[in-house]
Amino acid sequence: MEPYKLFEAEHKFVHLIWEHEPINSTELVKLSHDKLGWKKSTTYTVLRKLCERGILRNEDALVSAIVKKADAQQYESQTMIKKTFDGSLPQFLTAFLKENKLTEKEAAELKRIIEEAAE
Amino acid sequence: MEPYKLFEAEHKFVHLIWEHEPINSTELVKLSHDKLGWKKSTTYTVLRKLCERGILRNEDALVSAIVKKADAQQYESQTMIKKTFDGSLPQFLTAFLKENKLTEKEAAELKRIIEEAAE
DNA sequence: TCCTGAAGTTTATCGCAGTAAACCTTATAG
DNA sequence: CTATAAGGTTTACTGCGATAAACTTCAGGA
Repeated sequence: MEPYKLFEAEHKFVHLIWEHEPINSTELVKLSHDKLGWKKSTTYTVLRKLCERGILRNEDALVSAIVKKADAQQYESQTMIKKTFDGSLPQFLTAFLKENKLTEKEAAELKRIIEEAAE
Repeated sequence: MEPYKLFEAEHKFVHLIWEHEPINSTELVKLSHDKLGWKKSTTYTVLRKLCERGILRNEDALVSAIVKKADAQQYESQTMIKKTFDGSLPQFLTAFLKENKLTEKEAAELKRIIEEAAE
């Protein structure tokens, strides 16, 4: 399995952990119950699988992420653009902005981000 | 089911059709066999489901798309950004560009696209 | 009249993601 | 000692997406 590929349930779970890490595993069971409606065993099953894949770690009942949020996001955005937009960022942006107009301020911020990635 | 949501297999299939529409259904069976390795019945099963959901149409053995590519792309990009980036385009761009540097020319094109969406 | 190929449906199998019940082990408060 | 809670694992069911085998219907050529 590709390292960063997350299934839907895993995705929600990992996002939850990024928001709360490091977190005690019993706390995590409570949190998953509240936010995702999961039973204890579900939490531990998903947790273990993600640990086996090197995405999370659980040491002495303290859970944290090995894969950093930014890296996983990078992977996901890249994968999506490849799959849906032929790998073309301009094609993506065009599609996305078609129904999402920008304020001047937002536009300026985006342009700054682009300039920083240029050359 | 949300109208534009496509599963993996459907996704590939619809992309194939966008590239070839309008296309005779028997031709499509051949095409799906060549490009996706599908049997005839698989093609017809997937086709029918997508027709029922109003995404494709099959009239007198002529298959075409009801949902336009640009709209489906827009939906997908939006959904992904909501799910993975909290709905934030800047967050998305930052992540994507972290490992993807741009030439001056590409940067200029992106800025143009952004300016067109501002106003 | 029979055959063939186009066009499509009915019905099923199968693997996997999602979810959890039931069980286990160890530490420790009473 | 012993009941309880923390911190898990083992095992399994279930629904659904992916895929297809087998059947049906009908038009048109030999």
